[in-house]
Amino acid sequence: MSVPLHFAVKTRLVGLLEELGEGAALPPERTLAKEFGVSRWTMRQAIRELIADGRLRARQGQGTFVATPKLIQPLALVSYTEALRAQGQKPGRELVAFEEIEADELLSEQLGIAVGDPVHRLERVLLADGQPIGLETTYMSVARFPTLRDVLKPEGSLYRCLTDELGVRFGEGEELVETVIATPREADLLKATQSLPMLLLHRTSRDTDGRPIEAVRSLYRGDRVGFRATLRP
Amino acid sequence: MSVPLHFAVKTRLVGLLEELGEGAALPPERTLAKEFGVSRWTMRQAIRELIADGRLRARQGQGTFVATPKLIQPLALVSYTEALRAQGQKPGRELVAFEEIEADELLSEQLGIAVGDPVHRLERVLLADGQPIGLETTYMSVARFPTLRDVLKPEGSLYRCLTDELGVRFGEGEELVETVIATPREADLLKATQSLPMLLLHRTSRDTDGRPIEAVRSLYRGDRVGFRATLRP
DNA sequence: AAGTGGTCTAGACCACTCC
DNA sequence: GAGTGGTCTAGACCACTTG
Repeated sequence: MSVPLHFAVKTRLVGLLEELGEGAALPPERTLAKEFGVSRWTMRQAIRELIADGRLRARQGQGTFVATPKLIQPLALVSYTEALRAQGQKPGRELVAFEEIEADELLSEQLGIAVGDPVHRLERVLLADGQPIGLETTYMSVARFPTLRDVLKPEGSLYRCLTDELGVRFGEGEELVETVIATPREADLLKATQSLPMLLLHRTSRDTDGRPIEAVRSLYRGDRVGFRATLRP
Repeated sequence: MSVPLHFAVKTRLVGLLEELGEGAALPPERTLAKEFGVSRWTMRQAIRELIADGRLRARQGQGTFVATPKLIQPLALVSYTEALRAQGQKPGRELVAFEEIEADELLSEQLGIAVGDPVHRLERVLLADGQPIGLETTYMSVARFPTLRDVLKPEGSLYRCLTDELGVRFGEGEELVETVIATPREADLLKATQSLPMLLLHRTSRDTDGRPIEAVRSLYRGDRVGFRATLRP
């Protein structure tokens, strides 16, 4: 065999997906495996890849369904709320944690403070039309933003809060993008299948005076989200 | 069991990796599985995730090794050659195909030409220190760049050729980023493990007059490469 | 020839959802 | 309870690299 069997199965499945519409249910894995004459493992490998590609969605106890196309988010210093509305999606957030921690070496460098200084740690699940698409963890200096806990509504826009209430003016920022496999905790919070590739973004942003504002770690579901950047020469 | 067994194994393996240095060989899968008291499948699942995370590299017939950190490439309209040199890596390219095709609907729209018009299709493997890290497919209008085949050296920089020899001045561009699973053909060209997550970039760029220059599909090894973007408000 | 990772099978049990 | 996807086992054979 020249190509792996599970890839041939994947190719045949793509044809099946396109016949069925978006949202349609696939036959059960065991049935498909029998029909295709392969083991359940091989069938699952093919399905697993189609899930990672964003073509299928699996729900335990329910079945496997043809997925809707990925959302495209802007890679820019803009509000998540506005970006989602621009795509006709209803934005939402779920608070996971809002606590105070001590800066480690990396955070102290990113935020321009000393090791051990107090840091806000805000962890929220990002929702699009009620579906989790990302897990965002924001770190900000408590010394610089002492009133953050009082003025930020946990489900509200952090960017709007910073610009409107705290008078912050965003300057330049830097974003790193890579793929990783989510931990079980992260996959659970995102209601995503385990061991599937995610997009990990690391952002640091500064105000117009060059002072650090925030360090953000955002984990987005690789099967549901892509990003768009505008390039300048 | 609260977390999957393969995740507990993964966590223990991370500790082992850190004891061994970069480039060190791991014990064989079968040995590790026996030592950890798990099946080979479970061990492979853990190893597979560490490979996707860029922590391990597997070479068939040789063994599994602790990987070097990911390369960070700029997400900008800059030469691949210069970007790699800036990181102390030796850039290289391997020609896979350089042919003329007819524009389909998508290409005609991206390149501002009619469906069926001739299009250059240039497919090259991008190398860093001799290792494949990406597969780049560039589409350009033959009518606009009729001499491209004559002036471009297959292993040379396309950007340098365009700017220096053909007088092209790059204006704005747009880049889309997402994760996908490579096809077996793509994985082979990248000498990568099958079924591992990749970073897929789609770029369209225009000159300073707003005329389309190129449409590019770049598939980068998700285990070896990350990207950095500069954000402006 | 031996040893490595890569693919595949058959089958078991668990976790979850719906009836 | 029945049916679904999720995890895990034991074992087989293939493909590749090295001695």
